Amino acid sequence: MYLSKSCIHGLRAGILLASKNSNSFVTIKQLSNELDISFYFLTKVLQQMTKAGLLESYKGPNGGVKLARESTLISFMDVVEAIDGKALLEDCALSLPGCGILKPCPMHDQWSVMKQEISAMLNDATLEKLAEMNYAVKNPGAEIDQLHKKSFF
Amino acid sequence: MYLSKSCIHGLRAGILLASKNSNSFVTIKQLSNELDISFYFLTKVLQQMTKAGLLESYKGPNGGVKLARESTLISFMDVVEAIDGKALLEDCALSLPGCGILKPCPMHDQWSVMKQEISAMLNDATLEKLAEMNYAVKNPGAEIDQLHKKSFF
DNA sequence: CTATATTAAGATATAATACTCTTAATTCTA
DNA sequence: TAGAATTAAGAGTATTATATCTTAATATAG
Repeated sequence: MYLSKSCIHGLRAGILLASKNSNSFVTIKQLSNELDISFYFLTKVLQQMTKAGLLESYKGPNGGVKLARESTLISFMDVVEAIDGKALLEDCALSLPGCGILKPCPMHDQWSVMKQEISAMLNDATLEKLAEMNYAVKNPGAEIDQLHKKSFF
Repeated sequence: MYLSKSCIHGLRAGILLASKNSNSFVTIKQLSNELDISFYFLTKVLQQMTKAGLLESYKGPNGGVKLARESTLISFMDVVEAIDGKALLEDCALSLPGCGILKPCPMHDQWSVMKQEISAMLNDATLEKLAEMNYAVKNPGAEIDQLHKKSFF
């Protein structure tokens, strides 16, 4: 499985918003500070999520972004689809276009099963649950593993 | 799951070599023609596989490349590791560095299980088996789906 | 109505990946 | 030994992904 950085950023922001559990707007500046992500880049990512209907945004003072619906109704999968597209779990196995039922690639069947399991997992993981798990969205890596510090989760 | 194009090219070449089931060298030119992959690019990819010990190469007339060991002893996973590195199945879940047993990310446990299943699948898929499945390594996509023609499998 | 806070959109810059070309090294054959 | 066949290695270009900056649009507050 491989998600783009944009996607990871979007997920982290989504989880953080869910954990705030507030109905008012949170500025992107605030989010980018807490997550230690470039404000500019995060802005772009959140714009995608807004266009996809996952977030609601508001300009001007007291503006910002917030979840467009309850955190129980937004899944990990929703975010992935909004940012990285549906190809990841629609395309065959190892993202081998041209593969299909007609002429399945060698791993088609096995992969189909796994794909379903993964989809189920990602659909089941709502932002609420993820926020509940209380994972330090804010930079656990720093404390644990100095080597792997590509930022994130 | 997401593999680089280099990796897909390498896999296709490996499967094709396995299907030829010959002990003599096959020129990269030949492989690139059959697979419809740029000769130059394929050369680079196969060089990586040679360095990783998956292929054996030989220069000069009657030279080329061949599998360095029996096709039963080279797995899909071997090729992926040689080209895309081990990160794919070593890193956590959704490639979130910083995640570990100490401070697992929200999907850590679930993903660990899936990761093992996927690893098992990829380890079990030897080039021999893949070649046996007789999948047209040579461009099935063209016949089936004109839209998806990014080359491949 | 003006100044300020904020997201949206577009333009630019940098980095990673994909792809191409050229030259060097090796080996065979005649 | 000369010439041809072939991979290896390095350099160059193209495309895509990541990241930054600037300007525009929208909203609030005073």
